[in-house]
Amino acid sequence: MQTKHEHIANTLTDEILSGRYRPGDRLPSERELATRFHANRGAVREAMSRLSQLGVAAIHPGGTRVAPIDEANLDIIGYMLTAGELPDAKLLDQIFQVIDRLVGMAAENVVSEASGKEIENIRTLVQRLLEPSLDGDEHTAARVEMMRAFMLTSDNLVCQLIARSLFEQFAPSLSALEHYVQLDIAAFTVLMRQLDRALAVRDRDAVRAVFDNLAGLHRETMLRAHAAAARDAGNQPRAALS
Amino acid sequence: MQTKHEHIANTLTDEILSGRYRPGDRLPSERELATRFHANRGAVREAMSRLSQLGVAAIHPGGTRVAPIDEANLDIIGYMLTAGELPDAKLLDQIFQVIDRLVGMAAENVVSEASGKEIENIRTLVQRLLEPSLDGDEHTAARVEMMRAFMLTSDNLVCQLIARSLFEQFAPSLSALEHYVQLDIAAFTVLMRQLDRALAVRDRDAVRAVFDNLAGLHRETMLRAHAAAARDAGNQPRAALS
DNA sequence: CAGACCAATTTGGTCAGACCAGATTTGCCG
DNA sequence: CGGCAAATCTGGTCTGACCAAATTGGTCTG
Repeated sequence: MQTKHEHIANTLTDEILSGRYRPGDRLPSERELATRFHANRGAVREAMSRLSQLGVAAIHPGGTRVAPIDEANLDIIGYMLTAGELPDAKLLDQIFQVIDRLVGMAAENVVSEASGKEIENIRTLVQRLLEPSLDGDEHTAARVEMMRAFMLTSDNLVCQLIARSLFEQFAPSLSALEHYVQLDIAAFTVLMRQLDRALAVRDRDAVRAVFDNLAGLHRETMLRAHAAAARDAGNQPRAALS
Repeated sequence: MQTKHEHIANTLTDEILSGRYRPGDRLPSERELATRFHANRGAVREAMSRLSQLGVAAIHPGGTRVAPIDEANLDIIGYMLTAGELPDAKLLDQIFQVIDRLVGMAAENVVSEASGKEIENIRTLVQRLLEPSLDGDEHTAARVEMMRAFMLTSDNLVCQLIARSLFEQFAPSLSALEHYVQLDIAAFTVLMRQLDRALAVRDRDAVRAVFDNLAGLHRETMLRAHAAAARDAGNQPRAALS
């Protein structure tokens, strides 16, 4: 059970994201919301404070208004992902694009700056992905762990913050999607072999090439997911992002 | 003048970031904080709510604790940047690294997917950067506008959210830094010329090369800034990010 | 009739004091 | 010393109130 102000904040966020309140609209006053949610105004205020920090609402004395989506905080991604029963393949594709870039950057930094021991640790994780005994969920978890290791080793705080936030928000959707469309494990394995070799000799260009290809692999997977969702009668793909 | 709960939240955030409260420590109770800030507990609770969403504090019934920095929200970057009188060059370098990657990604997407009209609009911005009549601040503003245009045209919401957040937080520090160390305008101009040409013929690889070089240029600038700050007796570079 | 101006109302920001459920601490007892 | 129950503390919620700023509506003026 979530606390009352969390519930209010989540409900309002979902309503804003679903278009019930549109950007520029005035939100009901705190007193009205308190009545509607059978809550105290203090609880409503805490919820509004959350909306404000999420960036979906702008609070001014005299009235609160809904903010445009593209001025929101990174954290709305989680809400957008969980809005439908099946995550939006287009959004997931965009997340992968960003993550792949950032992990690629982290990996390049690791190759040129990390200690031998750190490289060894990461290679252990990469080699684990080559084991054929891993089942689907284990493989997904190992992939995430490998990417996370690059981020943490890279010594770029900004990169870490973004990646952690995105991972946290899309991890649930990811495993949900994995039962729907699978990554091409064969192609992935080839890339991991290349990655392991590139790490061993600290070949920065090779690392970059691997992550470029990985990004391509993810895009292709997401494209298939999008097509599969579109084909599925009951699960229509969610509306486009704009 | 900021509101009371904003002031409390900012003060506590600064104290946590400055190490007065360390990760894992218990924060004073809401009642104690209310006394300390001569505020009502409601105001303190709104401030605590902000800390929680910022990710610098974890609120549990029974007590609130300080969270590790790397579990925070992207928004702490702004606080870290304004903590000293001169922004931390190392952090600024990391921000540039991330932004350059993301803008590069956006630019590649633009080249392969945007309409002719959109490309034209961006080229106008790029060409503006070639005018020698721009003074320092105008040039900085034009650079930011150019990068922003790529992000907005790229149709990747995640990328937009991150970039907007980072731009917003580091823009003030950027202009402060510009009076301290200048970007190599000559080298930058060469890159913009290449970018303009690459956009004209939609050469994705060339665009990528330009942003790779731009990243290198930024790194070099930040390295100089770091060195300059270190040389400066009175303005010691802030502590490393651990 | 259009536009400037003022008053009533509404809205967010803050405050005081209170109660509850769960976590923490305390202290007693075996 | 270890274990268990009571006292205390903490966060979550509520009622009801006041202030300043913003919004709103109507009036007055040109």
